Amino acid sequence: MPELPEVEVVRSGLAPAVTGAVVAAVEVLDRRSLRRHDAASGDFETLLTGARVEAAVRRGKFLWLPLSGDERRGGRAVVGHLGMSGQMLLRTPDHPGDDRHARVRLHLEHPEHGELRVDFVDQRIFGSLAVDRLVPTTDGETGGFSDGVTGEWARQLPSQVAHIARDPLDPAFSERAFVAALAKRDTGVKRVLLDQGVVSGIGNIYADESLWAVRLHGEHPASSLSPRRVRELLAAVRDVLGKALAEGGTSFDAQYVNVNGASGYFEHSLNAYGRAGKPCPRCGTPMVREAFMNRGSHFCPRCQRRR
DNA sequence: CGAAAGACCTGAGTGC
DNA sequence: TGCACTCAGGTCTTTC
Repeated sequence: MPELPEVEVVRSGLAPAVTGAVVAAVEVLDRRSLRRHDAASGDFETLLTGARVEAAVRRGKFLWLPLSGDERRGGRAVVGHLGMSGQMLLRTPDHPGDDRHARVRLHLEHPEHGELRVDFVDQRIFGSLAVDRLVPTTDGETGGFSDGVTGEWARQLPSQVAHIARDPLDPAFSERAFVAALAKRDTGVKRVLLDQGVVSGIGNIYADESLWAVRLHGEHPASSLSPRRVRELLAAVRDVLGKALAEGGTSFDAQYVNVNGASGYFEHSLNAYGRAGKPCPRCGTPMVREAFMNRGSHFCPRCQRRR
């Protein structure tokens, strides 16, 4: 459920608190949350303890904190993915540690803000944290979004994020490459929107919202769309993501929250997702939910014809 | 190589 | 009350 807007809310909340802080201690409460950490590169806690956080960067739904310190830590980052239910909660050191789903706790020491804690809380453990090495971007542009912070890590990204495409809000995102990618895909357009190797940051909610906005059925063959239609779709994606970000993201329950534990408001602005049986905001026809890739697709059977 | 299916997880909700 | 089942879903791995 955390898609680009929700992850960006977390990144922007984390950035001012953690940038410049030193990791004083690391507590791993559930090692399953380190699934994506390559133990061959070193122990997670050892690599992280003593390192200094240089920034908070995001590409699509991936979030990372470039590290500095001695030789072992420079050129690395702690990279996080929220999965379905992950949260990064900023807390004071004396906050009770009784969170049932707290998996990892980072104890930080900030030169100005003093001691603070980042709790990685994740009910379903689809999310993860890892210390990974940074690699240069292939196009020489910045690795991801980070409030315009510059430095040696600006044109780098974690090795495990290297195969993830840029997101539609990234200035270096290539519209031309996106049009070309859709043209050669032999599958439905929704599947391509969800393919993080083609365009990142979009999940089930914003895919359904974007397709509704341009009256496209998700099973419409991607390769049959004209370049003009693809650009319309991309504009809709950007519009939906931007509006959701402005409203602090979408949340249906307490699963998705910002670094202070608060929920966003975009749920009230949804036109398609989760609205099965309710009237289409455009034409009044009852919306439909269909099974799709072990989840649901929500659309208007009148506005969004299958081909 | 690309497309699709399966695995990974927990907890809320539903039907019997 | 309790048990079996379904649903939620992002990404990595496996299969074809």
